[in-house]
Amino acid sequence: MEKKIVKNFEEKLRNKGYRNTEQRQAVLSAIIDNQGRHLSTEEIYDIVKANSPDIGLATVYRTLLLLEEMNLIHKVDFNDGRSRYELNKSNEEHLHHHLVCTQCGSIHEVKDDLLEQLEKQIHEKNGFLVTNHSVKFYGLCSECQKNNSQKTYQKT
Amino acid sequence: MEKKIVKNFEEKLRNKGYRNTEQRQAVLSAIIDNQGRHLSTEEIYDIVKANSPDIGLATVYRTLLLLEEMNLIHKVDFNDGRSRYELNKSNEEHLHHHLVCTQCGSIHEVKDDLLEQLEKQIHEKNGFLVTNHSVKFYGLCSECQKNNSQKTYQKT
DNA sequence: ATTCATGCAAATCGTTTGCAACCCA
DNA sequence: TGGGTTGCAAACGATTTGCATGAAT
Repeated sequence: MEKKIVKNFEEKLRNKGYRNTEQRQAVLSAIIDNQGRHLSTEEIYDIVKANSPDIGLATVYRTLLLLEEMNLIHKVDFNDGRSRYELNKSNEEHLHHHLVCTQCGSIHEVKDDLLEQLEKQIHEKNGFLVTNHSVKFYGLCSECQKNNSQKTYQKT
Repeated sequence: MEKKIVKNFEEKLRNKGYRNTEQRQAVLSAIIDNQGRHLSTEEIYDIVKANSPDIGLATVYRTLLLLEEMNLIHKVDFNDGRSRYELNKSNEEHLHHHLVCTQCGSIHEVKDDLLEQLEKQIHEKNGFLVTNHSVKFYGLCSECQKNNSQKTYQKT
């Protein structure tokens, strides 16, 4: 499936008259190889630099913009002051939300499709045509809940 | 109802040994007086400066952090590169989502409570305790949809 | 009087941009 | 060859911070 993404990328580059460079391939590969990790730009930069030490941070920024424009990735924001990116899945399975632990910062994903009907409602009632959504739940992961109850014991 | 918020604020300040200053009152008032406008820090600064020209931008930033810590406001992010803030409503009615138009940037609000059951499911299945959520729908507002179909005609 | 809060300016951090060198098509 | 692409460094914009002054308790 990763090869499909790469092919798609190369094709879209050609269509727009853009060039298929090593750096662009490397950035896309880094994201594909780390699915589910929600890498920040700097993290992607570090990964790519391991194999291509000469790449510049600006190139990574520019490539991410390009990949976003081509709908291959999208930005996710976890309020930590930096942009993170996620590979776009094929339409059928793109419905997942993020659980952000406000204590340890861990991110978990949940699959769900309750949102579809909600989006229909929104179109009917508000005339607003939904093309994308961002859903995040903040709270405590099970790990932190455990730790917290332990701490209560230790305090005595 | 605004007075309730202000009382609440003053009480929380005292509880924590913080001080009730003119600047803090002014920032909170600006937010209360502009509910639904999703003001950015700079916009709040400009509003407050109209009556208190000597206030510093840093004070506004610090006060917003304080108000957030006290759970009186929360941050909303519309991907425009700046933080915006919204007053926290009482628990019963805090469920509304944002419709962000990707063309004109307008923000509409939708009331909804479909999320409650979803949050229960999440707790049961994932052991994650949801305390807050952020839900945004991106797409085209009715206005822009209209304009777009007009443009199609004009192109001929 | 003490200690917290303020305003200002400088510092910081993520991101963008100008430009000369570079390299894919 | 020529125009998109790169790396570097400088520029940028939002936010934070250090510090001396000022004000609330």
